[in-house]
Amino acid sequence: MSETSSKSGTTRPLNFLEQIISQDLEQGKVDKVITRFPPEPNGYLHIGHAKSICLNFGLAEKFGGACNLRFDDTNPSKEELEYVEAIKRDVQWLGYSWADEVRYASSYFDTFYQWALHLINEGKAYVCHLSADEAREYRGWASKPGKESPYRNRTVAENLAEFEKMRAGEYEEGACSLRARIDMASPNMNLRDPMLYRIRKQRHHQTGDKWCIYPTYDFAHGQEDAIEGVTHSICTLEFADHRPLYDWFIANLPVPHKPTQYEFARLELNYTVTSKRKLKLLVDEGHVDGWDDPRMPTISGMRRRGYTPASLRQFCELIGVTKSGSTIDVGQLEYCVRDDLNNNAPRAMCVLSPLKVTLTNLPAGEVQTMTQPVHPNRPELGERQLPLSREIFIDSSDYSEDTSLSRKKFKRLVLGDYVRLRGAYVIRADESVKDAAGNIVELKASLVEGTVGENPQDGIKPRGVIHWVDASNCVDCEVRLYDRLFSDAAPDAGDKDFLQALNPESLTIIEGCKAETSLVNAVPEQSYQFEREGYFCLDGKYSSAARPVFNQTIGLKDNWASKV
RNA sequence: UGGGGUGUAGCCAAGCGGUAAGGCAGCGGGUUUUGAUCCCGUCAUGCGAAGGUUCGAAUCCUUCCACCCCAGCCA
Repeated sequence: MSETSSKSGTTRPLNFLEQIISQDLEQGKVDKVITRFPPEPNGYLHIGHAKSICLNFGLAEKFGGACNLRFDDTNPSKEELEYVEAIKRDVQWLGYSWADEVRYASSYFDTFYQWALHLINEGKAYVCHLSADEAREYRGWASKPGKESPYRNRTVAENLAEFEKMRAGEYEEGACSLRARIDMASPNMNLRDPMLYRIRKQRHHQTGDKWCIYPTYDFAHGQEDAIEGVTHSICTLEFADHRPLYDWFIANLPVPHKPTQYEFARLELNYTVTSKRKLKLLVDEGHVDGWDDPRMPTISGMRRRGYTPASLRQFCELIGVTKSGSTIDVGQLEYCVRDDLNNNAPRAMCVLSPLKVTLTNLPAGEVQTMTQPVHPNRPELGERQLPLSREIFIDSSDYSEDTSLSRKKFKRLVLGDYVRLRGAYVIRADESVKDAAGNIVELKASLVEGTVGENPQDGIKPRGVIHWVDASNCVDCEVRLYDRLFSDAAPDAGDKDFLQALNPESLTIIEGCKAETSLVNAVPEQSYQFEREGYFCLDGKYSSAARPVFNQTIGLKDNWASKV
């Protein structure tokens, strides 16, 4: 296998992990690929995690293996049950199923404890009473070797006794820790007697008060992989320095299986931050409306915004998997949603800034019914009915008093000229009605007979096509437009304060919008294309039957605005 | 500075000694009852730089440069 095919029928070359795996399979190094997605439940998942999810679950899927969902819950002071529930929901929503039950690092705590005893008995771990500050000093500097802890050469019996006191809660947090006895002079800082266990007198969301000592990431992760039979343990680049330590534990512990760690470059997106810490700050300080604010790059935020699982998966497929640190242009993500939504979203019309138009040659009380396909390129999706009567709404930006505007520059309505109402008649603007302040409050127009589904006779050429809704048969709604959350392409580069880069105009709420009646059936996560406006879906949080609220997922691509 | 990692177009990314895939963005044009979609065309004498090996180098060797990561009792 040297390339792989996707749903669209195109093929792409295998990425470096796929190459490794297919080689391992061919050479019989592994029989079945086991991967895992190992989030810490200390926040909501974001687009960066989506890349990891697609990678790990995708690899298992592609090679006929399995992928575990495993919570790396080794630090009770940052983790919460709310997060584990949200994470499960997000993974499922993306369309992946984990093998068997959800796993928890915490369910292996007994084994880790036994393994800690094993290392102590082998003379490879010791209880160290250096304070955090002292430990830092002893650790040395990059180019300066560390010093050995004065507790490093305690006897096995003494270490066993001290570790038991740690476990029994006889020491306060920070009083001591269990450390591996490796090499204080190693050029790799991770090998300078790394910590294995620390004291945390806190309740754990899974194990309750059973433990007051908790293993560190390093002393847990590889062993979790070993217990679960993970063959390819895939993590991000910053863990590459930990690999020698990962391997050291696997080599020095009686593990049932030997996993291998591989690293890939995490996803970075311009104009956004992907750091759970920073996203949590946005939530905690109220800069956004929760983890699922539609402007957030969280999976739940994007879901509420109208992104689809397919679009996120396509995005992850498109960006590739490598070891070179890269920042992807958000435009790439936007392309993926547009592509999916363009192909699949039913069309509808919604007028965001209503201007009343009276069709003077249509008798009051007469209601005609226009028929439009649900999707212009997919007749199998059926049709929808659009009532049309004497009074309709068009968008105020689709009419201009400036009659000197050329047909090429302004393909909309001007006095005396023609435009087509999408899916209905060609009309001509005859007269505008203004209030005392000079604002246009109404337009009088006339429709051209015989132009439904037909081009006008007598050489009339409409300037363009505009959307509309019937004034007496429509739904009042609110529309929320979004712009990027940050106006700086690299909001958190260097030592920048990312909060300073927050875009004050990232949310625009438009009330008094008029939508076609088919939209009363809208439900959250069902996307529509509001023709000529963009893609929208019902907001699950603020909508009510009396007042639907639609979130703009993304606008239509607009090649025109930049050229005029 | 010690260690680890990475440099191919504006952004991603193939390439694995035989003469620079593909996608996004951009640009030009065509179709169109959505200024959308769709379609066609265009877009690196160049692969971080300089030397070297070779008939032939993005691929091999040497030196140099730039950027990222590590010095939490976070993961």
